[in-house]
Amino acid sequence: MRLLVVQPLGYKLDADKTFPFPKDLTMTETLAATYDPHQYEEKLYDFWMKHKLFRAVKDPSRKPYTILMPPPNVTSQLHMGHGTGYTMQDILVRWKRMSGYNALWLPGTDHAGIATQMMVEKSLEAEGKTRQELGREAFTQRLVEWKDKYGGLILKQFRSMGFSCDWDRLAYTMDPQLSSAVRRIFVDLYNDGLIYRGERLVNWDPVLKTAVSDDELDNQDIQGHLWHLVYPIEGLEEAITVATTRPETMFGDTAVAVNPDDERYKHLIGKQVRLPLVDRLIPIVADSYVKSEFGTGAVKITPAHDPNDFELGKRHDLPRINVMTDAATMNELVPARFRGLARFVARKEVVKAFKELGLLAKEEPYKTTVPISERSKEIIEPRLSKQWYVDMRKLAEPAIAAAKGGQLRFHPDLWKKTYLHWLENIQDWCISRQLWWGHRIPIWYCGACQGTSTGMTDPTTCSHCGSKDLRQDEDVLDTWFSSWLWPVSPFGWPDQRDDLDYFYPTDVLVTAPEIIFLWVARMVMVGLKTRGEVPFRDVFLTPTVCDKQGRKFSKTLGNGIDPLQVIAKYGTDAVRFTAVQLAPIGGRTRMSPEDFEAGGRFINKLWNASRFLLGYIKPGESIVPLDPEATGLPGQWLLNELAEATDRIEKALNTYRINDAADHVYHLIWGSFCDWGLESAKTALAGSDERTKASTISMLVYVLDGILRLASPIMPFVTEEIWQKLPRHPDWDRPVSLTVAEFPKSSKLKRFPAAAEKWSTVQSLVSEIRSVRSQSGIAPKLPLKAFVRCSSELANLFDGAATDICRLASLAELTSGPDTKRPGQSLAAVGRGFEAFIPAEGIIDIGKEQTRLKAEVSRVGKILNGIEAKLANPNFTDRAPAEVLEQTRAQRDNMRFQLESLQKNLETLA
RNA sequence: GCGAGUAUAGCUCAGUUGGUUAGAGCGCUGCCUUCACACGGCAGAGGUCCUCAGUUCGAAUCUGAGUACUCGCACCA
Repeated sequence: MRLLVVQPLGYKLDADKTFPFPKDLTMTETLAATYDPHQYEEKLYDFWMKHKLFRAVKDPSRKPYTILMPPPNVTSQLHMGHGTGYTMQDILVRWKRMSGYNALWLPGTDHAGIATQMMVEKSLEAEGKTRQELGREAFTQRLVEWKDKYGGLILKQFRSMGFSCDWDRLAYTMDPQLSSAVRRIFVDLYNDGLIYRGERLVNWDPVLKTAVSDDELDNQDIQGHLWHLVYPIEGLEEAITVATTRPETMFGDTAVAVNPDDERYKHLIGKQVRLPLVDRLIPIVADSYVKSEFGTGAVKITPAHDPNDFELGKRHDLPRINVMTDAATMNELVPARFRGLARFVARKEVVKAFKELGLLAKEEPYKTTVPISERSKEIIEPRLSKQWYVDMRKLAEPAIAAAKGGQLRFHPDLWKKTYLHWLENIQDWCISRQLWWGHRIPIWYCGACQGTSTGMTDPTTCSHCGSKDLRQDEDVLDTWFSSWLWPVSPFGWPDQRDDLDYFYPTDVLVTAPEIIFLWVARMVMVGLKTRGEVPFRDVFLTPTVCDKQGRKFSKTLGNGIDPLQVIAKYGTDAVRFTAVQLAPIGGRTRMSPEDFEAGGRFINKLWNASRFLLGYIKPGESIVPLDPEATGLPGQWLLNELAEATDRIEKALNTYRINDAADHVYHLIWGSFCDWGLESAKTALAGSDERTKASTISMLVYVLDGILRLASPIMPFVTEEIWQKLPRHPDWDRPVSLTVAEFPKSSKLKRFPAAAEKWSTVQSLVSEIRSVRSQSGIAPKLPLKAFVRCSSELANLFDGAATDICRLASLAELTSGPDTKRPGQSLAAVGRGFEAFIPAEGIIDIGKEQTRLKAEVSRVGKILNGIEAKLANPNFTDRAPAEVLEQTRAQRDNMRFQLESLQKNLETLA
């Protein structure tokens, strides 16, 4: 038999002989009883890499499919949160690659300014050194060494996750090419007048001694106090009491404010207060910002230490007095007694001092919220300083329009609101950081005219006055100022356009919702600014992965799951499969390490099913062309299952419902292929009819091939290992690897609805018989006879499948027909359109069987009553659609049939 | 304070535009180990679909109110 067959899947499948495995992929000839993932995974990954299967180069004849990998921090380590999100991306990329796209998953890492610098500073601290002692150059050198040593560990972890990114394109935000992109966008925005330097209050991290943005803060509720401080009024025997949570800032007070309509204080407006401890006169001003009902209705105003006071101070032209150092200790502007104290120590001392002076009116507990620096976990101190800002309004406008106009879509859609809300209320972006790790701000200050210069090359003379007295800004740019270029910079922007023109815009961005502001929105802005087009059409937000208590994975809690640990235990495919199967479409999911065991068992199941099937094909042996007719009802049913599962999986992937896709793969393999497909096939495989046997093997190989293709994006290793062993033809244009083989298309698959329907009736007969046997406590293998009463049509079906039914239900003999009589003392199994009787005289407990039947009668009776009541209701029969009505009637008939049969059976037992 | 989300079996989650007897996996119970896999097979038990009210012939699904949890944003003298 040497037929060449074109399969309905659209790809070719056959074997005259076993195809020799690729020479560089040493395959074991037989499959071991238990799948040991570690034996194969590394070898398979090397094999893929060697054949450059993940490489994507510009090819105008093919459609690109591009996903940008969210660049992890170069020094970070993988946890299952990443694991899930990145696996989803890999599944999409692998699926599109198999579907004929030029698929690119672009990998890269981020230098993560603050995070990395903090780590290196900590390691210096352990040596008793500071970065200032070391100096900028030596410190930066340490950072580079640190990055070389610890950086990239996460990329190795990506490899063990099986991620199919194009490693030749690995990008790093500090690469010269990407750095020049940073310079370019800075210069362009500067020339557009969108970058400016301003003095205002910033979120100051006193540990890292840098400004941080609003988006890098966490809020923490703490139990604090509200202190009522008495400020004497100059020239009057009166005083005014202010309430504050931060007494230590009183040294910087430059006014007291009250509401203009507050009758209590109206007469004091314009008077002056003598500030205790510092003996300075400050005015009492009126401002509607002050709420009369809060505290005492009078507020101390400290423009240099509070954002609201800063704004109020601007309105009243108040001086700003900064009373703290960059480490948040009290500076030289405060009285000697307090100088050098840490702010919270100073707070206690100030309260003490007021008490001593008899000027503390009240101290009450008060719940308040303090901003915490995400990185150092230190409480932020608002600090007056000069920083560089990007004017975001103009950049935000097109980004808003893109989401509203549908060029940019969110999955799930609810995140669009979050995105729009932020953009519509956007604040200017503080982009300077007082760090040494990052892209240094390309600004030069002129010593002569104080002007600022910038440019793509370092200026040697001032662009305003021509002076050579130039000094570069000491600060670096916010990390996100390089990450927001991710859609363009790794493709060569601004110097090269080839790849950019081909791959831009990308297809989908898959990332965590918490960086919608920090990253996603900004990429959209930069994409629109540089290319006039959104950088990606779809944004898919991954679920937040939590532990079983519902707490987010975090380093400090140590509750994260390390993917490498679960991989070591269950294998990569198991981890990938479980991770995406457990991940819901929106929101959050709870995971524990034990959850991955189920994945491991699933992988093993697939392995063993394949091992069983391949045991019927000797190496070098041929298989016959697929002939659905010859495989009978079970074969056509299975082929139909494959087609329907393919359809479901296709739909799930198209709508980013990756968890559903995983679920459908699971049920196809376990439920359809193993539990019914292989079990039914055993009849043919054990039979003596060589033709049927050969057809069955061919059908099973065909289905398994389809299964492996469908499952490959989710579990690439085990599927590849098995697929390489399937019989194929050496002369065919056949890809070297499953990862580049064609993904099944449901539109190309043949369906067998009539055969499938028939076979599922057989299945329900088998299930019913098993069920009554089991419930009656009859030994599972006791070969009993069965008599089935049904229409002659069904009898034909059952007769034809008698061998299968007997095998699957452990029967010795099956008789069926419309005139079948019920033997006395028999078990009854009732299904849709049939009654099966199993004579069981002497082996059943009559009483037990009666109880069982009574319970069944009662259960079915209740259902029937419900249906009949429904059908008796004219409102229902008049208004329900014909289809529903028909369905309900059919259901009633079926229930009536079952009830009658059960009752009769009960009678004969008695 | 504003906004959003979630609430279905012991646990983790499905449940498509309202319409069969509300499902799956894990866990649990019973039976079954020559014949791919005990990481297995077969059969079961288990649900006031958060509460109340409403719309409808019909509600897990739609509406309103409430409760609980989660997440944003703002305020915080």
